[in-house]
Amino acid sequence: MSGSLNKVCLIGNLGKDPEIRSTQDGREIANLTVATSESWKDKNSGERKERTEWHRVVIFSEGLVKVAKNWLAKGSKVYLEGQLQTRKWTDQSGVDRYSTEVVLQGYGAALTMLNKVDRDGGHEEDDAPPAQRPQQPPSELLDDEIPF
Amino acid sequence: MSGSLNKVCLIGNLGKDPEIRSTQDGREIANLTVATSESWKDKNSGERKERTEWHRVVIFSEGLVKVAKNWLAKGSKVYLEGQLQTRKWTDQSGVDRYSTEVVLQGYGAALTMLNKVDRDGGHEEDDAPPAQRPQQPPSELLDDEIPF
Amino acid sequence: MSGSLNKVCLIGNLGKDPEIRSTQDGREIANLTVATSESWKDKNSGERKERTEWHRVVIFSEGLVKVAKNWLAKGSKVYLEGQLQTRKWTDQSGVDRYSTEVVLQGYGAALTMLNKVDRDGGHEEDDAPPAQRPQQPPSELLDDEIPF
Amino acid sequence: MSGSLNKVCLIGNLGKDPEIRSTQDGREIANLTVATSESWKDKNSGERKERTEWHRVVIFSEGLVKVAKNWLAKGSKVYLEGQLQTRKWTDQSGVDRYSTEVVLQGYGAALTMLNKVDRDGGHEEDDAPPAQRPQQPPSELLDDEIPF
DNA sequence: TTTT
DNA sequence: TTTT
Repeated sequence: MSGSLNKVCLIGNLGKDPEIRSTQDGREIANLTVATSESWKDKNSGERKERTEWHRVVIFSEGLVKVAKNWLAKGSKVYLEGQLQTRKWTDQSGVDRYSTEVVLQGYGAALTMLNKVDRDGGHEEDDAPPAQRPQQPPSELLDDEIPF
Repeated sequence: MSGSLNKVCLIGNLGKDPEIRSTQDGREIANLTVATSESWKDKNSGERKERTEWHRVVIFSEGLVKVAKNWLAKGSKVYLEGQLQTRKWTDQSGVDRYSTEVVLQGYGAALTMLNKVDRDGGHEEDDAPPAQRPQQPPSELLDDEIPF
Repeated sequence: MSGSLNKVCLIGNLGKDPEIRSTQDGREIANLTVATSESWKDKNSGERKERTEWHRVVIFSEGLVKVAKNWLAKGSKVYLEGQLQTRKWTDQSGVDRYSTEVVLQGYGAALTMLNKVDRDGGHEEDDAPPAQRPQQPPSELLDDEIPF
Repeated sequence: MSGSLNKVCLIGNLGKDPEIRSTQDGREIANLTVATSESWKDKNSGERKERTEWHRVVIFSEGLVKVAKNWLAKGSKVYLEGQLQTRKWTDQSGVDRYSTEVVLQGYGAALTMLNKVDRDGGHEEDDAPPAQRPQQPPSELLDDEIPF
């Protein structure tokens, strides 16, 4: 019992397809890039403004990795619940860097699809393999506008 | 209406006294450093493990800055609710860096004190200046473990 | 400062159109009937089970009443955030009864539309009057399967 | 996957000791009575007002029943997370009645103690039997204000 | 990069 | 009564 709470709840859209990777010990994890946006009227100018926030999401829970893999794609709207974790790493010039992520793992983690995105095929079975995704263009991987 | 949600809920303890700063346009903001911790039994070794996570919190809401200023101190346990924002900045060597913070601003922001920390005096009036704080005693929350 | 938290978060679908009523002092309130459902596989029989829970929602916040009135209809999927309140009333035979509702009022209340439901017309302006709704059939009002 | 969310988060104090009962099939469940309160200044009179809300909480999760049994008592402050359920029952005069409860069961359920209440002994072992509880002292949480 |  |  720790007397503390660390919870993040997001409703947003995936900016790209989930990225599935394997750890050294053979478990799969999924990385999501989720956009939340809010809009408001500027008090002075009266014009409509919008701000989009991008979130890194890392899924360790086996069942939720399966959901991400089989059901989510670029544009999917999701509800997710996880916890904030800041990870330390060292960049190529030896400087300490920190990256903050929303981690879905263990109790309290949740991932729910809120819409259906057009995907070739669709999946009736939970364990069905995902439809073949087109090879991602390199621009997706090299895009340096993404803030992480 | 944006159809999105960006919410962080934390229950944790302040690692140090709130830091109050003023913006150029004269408004006050408060920075909190909040620790959440979780503990679990390692499946293999059976030993008790603990992990502490540190969160940067920035308060813009005028009323909540006042709460932080007048009622919170190192060691205070709080419940807070805000949103995730990642801010870009440039370090002294000109490299882009990102910092993720929990921002308390506008609707949906909340800050509640969950315990009373010994402070000389206490405050009956919301707007009373904080009592002079005693030098902080050594604490289980060690300043040099805070990663920022 | 109360040191307490009373928060309900729902994502669900409206079971009927919002009901708009006026209080004696001329303010409008909206009542929503929201269904959440969960499904699971029964451990013994292996069959898929589903349970639907119905929630009474009462909206007092002026802006959110407007959202309900102008944008929501039977079938709408919403995210909402409010607080639990149990109201006491006396039934026709003089017995005390209690009704628990999710109340959207003041800080921390939220209501977001997560999908678009087909409605005749649609509304470009926040303040535009809602499309003319067909008169509700009496069966809607008399339905005694609704648990409240 | 249902696309819905049913979540209640409370921080409040127990109005009485947890009540532990056994189901027919031998599992233990715990009932909590939790008070949340909020206070505000009346806009017209300027006087401070307070409203206390009482919540019925039912715990089915085995581990959380153990937490309630061994660590909680009247006056304990807790954080808990569960879901809303309305249960139908028939009163002694044969009238259908409904009772809405916060249910802690399965994924997403949480119960955390936020303070220590004086208890003779305390418990170092999770599974230790609770110390004999002293007769409860008169308290600011008056039993006869609890509406159930 | 998403979405409205 | 909703929805998947």
